[in-house]
Amino acid sequence: MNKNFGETIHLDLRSGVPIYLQIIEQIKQQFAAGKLKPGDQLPTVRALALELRVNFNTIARAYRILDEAGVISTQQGRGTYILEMPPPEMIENIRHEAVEALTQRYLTDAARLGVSPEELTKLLRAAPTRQDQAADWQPVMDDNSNPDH
Amino acid sequence: MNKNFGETIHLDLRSGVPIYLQIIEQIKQQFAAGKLKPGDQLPTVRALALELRVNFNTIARAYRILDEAGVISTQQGRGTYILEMPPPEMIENIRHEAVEALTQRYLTDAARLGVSPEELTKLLRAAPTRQDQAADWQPVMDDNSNPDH
DNA sequence: ATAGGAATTGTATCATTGTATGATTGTACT
DNA sequence: AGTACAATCATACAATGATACAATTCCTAT
Repeated sequence: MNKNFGETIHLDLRSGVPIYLQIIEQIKQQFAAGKLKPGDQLPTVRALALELRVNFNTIARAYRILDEAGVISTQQGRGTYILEMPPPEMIENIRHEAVEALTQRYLTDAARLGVSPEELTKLLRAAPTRQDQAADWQPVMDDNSNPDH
Repeated sequence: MNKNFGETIHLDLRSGVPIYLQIIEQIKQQFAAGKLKPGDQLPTVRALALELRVNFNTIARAYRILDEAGVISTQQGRGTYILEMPPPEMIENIRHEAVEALTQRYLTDAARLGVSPEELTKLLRAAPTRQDQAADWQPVMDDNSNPDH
């Protein structure tokens, strides 16, 4: 099950952004980016809480909201899984949100470091483009493991 | 957590100096004197307010200002902690590396989402600038090091 | 194979923490 | 007195934490 999933979540306790929102955003991003696929099991609320050094209720809150948003399926006593058949129009939606959240966080993080948006655009152009590795993917709905029915 | 921290704060209500300023000064002094070390948890706003017999909003005000000054880190629902502050001569170094890492991660994440660097520059210009909140100095510390557990 | 209890999972509820906003108080200056 | 402003207080709220609970799975003794 995504052994060290926790390491892929990066919290900024000083950003002022609630922890549960940061978790929601990043899970959505990973889903939109294809790192999390339908059927994948997420860590238990307690396991992830332990890794992130946060109360497990905070994880549970993030999971509950993602569940209501139709991204994941939480099942008492069983675990939480990425939904098998997310509404197709939601995927593009989530993708947009993910990009926006990513940009927003990039901006605020950079601002905290004292870098202006203008400098950032320069940096972006200067930076070696790494599109090659991840460019094209399509949300694949394969049906292997099947948590819910 | 600094059991009787309140006893180390001495208020002079007749001095004409605002209470919140007296608290700020004394916390800064204790930090400079090494009595308060990075990672130390300060009393809650209510606990300290009780000890000092003042309104807890006054404590909150002092904490907020110390937070903006980069001395402490206040986290809703968690508590307030003395910040880890990087040595001044390292700041520039760290800052540079941090910005680069930030940019690199932004690019790869975005690429994973199927967004081209050209689009990103547009997004950056379009995005609502939130620089206001991120003030003047550069904390640059990672989160796991300080407050909790 | 199966009944039953332990272990593991998410849930519900309330306590504790800092935050936001506006009212009240006090002080200085006309 | 009246006005203006800063400091403090009161109240409601949002985020996180602690604890007890319910649903499911897993394992073991029979």
